Amino acid sequence: MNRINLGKISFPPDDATGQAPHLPRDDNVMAFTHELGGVVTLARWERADCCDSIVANGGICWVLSGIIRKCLILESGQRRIIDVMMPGDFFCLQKDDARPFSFEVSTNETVTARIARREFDSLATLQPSLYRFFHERICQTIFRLEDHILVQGRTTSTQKVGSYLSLLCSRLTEQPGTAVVLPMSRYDIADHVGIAVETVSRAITELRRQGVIQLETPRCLVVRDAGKLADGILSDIA
Amino acid sequence: MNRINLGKISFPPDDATGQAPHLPRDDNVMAFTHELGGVVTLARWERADCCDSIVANGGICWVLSGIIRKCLILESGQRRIIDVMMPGDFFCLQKDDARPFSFEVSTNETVTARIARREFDSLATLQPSLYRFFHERICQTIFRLEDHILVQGRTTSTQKVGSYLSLLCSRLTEQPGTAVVLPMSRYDIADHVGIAVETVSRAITELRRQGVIQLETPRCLVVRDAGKLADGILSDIA
DNA sequence: CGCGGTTTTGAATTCAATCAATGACAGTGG
DNA sequence: CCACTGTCATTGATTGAATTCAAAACCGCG
Repeated sequence: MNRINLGKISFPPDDATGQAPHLPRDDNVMAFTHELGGVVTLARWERADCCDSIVANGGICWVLSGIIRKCLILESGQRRIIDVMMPGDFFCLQKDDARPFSFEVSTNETVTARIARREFDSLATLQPSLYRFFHERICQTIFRLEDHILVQGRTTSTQKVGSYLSLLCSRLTEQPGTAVVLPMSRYDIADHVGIAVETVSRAITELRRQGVIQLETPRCLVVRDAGKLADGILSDIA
Repeated sequence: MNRINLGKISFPPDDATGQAPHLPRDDNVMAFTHELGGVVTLARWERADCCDSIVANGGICWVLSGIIRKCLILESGQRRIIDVMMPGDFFCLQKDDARPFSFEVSTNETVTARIARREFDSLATLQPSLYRFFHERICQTIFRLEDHILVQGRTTSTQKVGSYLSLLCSRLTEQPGTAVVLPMSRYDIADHVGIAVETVSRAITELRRQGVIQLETPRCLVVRDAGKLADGILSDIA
């Protein structure tokens, strides 16, 4: 992880790469990052990188581009994915955290930002709008986790996968009905939702059979019936 | 919901009531509440109250005593419990929230505090330590939700119930090995963990049979083997 | 005492995990 | 260029587990 001054990072163009999914750019977070200035530590990662090092000293982290997942490896050896962070998403770190979390990079051209708690506090004391923005983003993190608790609480596996894909797609694109490139494998979905890989695959097949979704390739899906996909979890996402 | 000035609320003595479980008192949160002064709206509730009204205008809420659960009633009619809040726990509210959450009071003598976002910001701008404390508590909320995602992600129902009880007990008492009065029914546990009531009951019976826990009454349990109960979810809770 | 709600247990069914195998695909090295 | 290898995705058959349906035991309370 190398420290880079702000402005020295060149972000990949939105429409390029094909491989990396199209993610909505969050201008507010960019502004926030610039506001904090040179005290922010940026880091660039590639797919499958393990970016545990950002946790080393605690602090406040957020994603500027790409996708990162927060994982826990259980004693049994199986991996659980706790959260998937996309541009604009914050994740708070505590060096005295009870759990040995690990962080995996899911897409190329991933850029994270980090600031020590002490540094942030001294800046934000002078400029309380930083606190307010941070609060807002932290609440988004809470909503994300609450959503996921609802997903995992569904009864059937098809409902779990459906509502999961529904939330994922609504985060990946602003225009419903567009093709979405899934930034994760079936294994990742399984480890996030808490079911077996084969069950994920069967659920996706079932949803496709029902015409709820449509698959261009295994990784590229189009939501045909957002209501049925969400199935009562969401109330307003079109 | 009636507005009460700070200091006018008399909290139940720690050792009384028998019915209400013994909850660790959080002095920091009390100090925080006093610091904010008269702008805080307190409310006292009884068991089975529906305190949706606190959500009416958004803002920041926290629990001073008792237990409150955050629920969502699905279209199918089934209730999902998203979170269980105890003294010192915060829950952020947004009036433009997409979901029709509801809040249920779980114990008598429950007291909540609420402050409008605008009011809090103007106070905290003058006194940034309020922001810092609030951040710390919000992070606790995130940890709580992450913990629960791990609980729901366990494979077998016995693991789910075991790790859930483990977390619950560690929040309800500071001394491990003590008898704990569960502040919720089997139905509540089922709706929180996402399994059927009968399965919860069977899991508890199984844990008792293994000697991992011991039941004085159906609602009062003693953890005999905390390690086996947590089963790899926790790393440090004794 | 009877009543409503809670907890527990039992039996049958349904569903997901597991085991096993195949196909699709990208990358590698001959 | 093609076989080889590893990963990912899908499907089938079987086993195991949880839900469902049903009922009994228990408890606090009027």
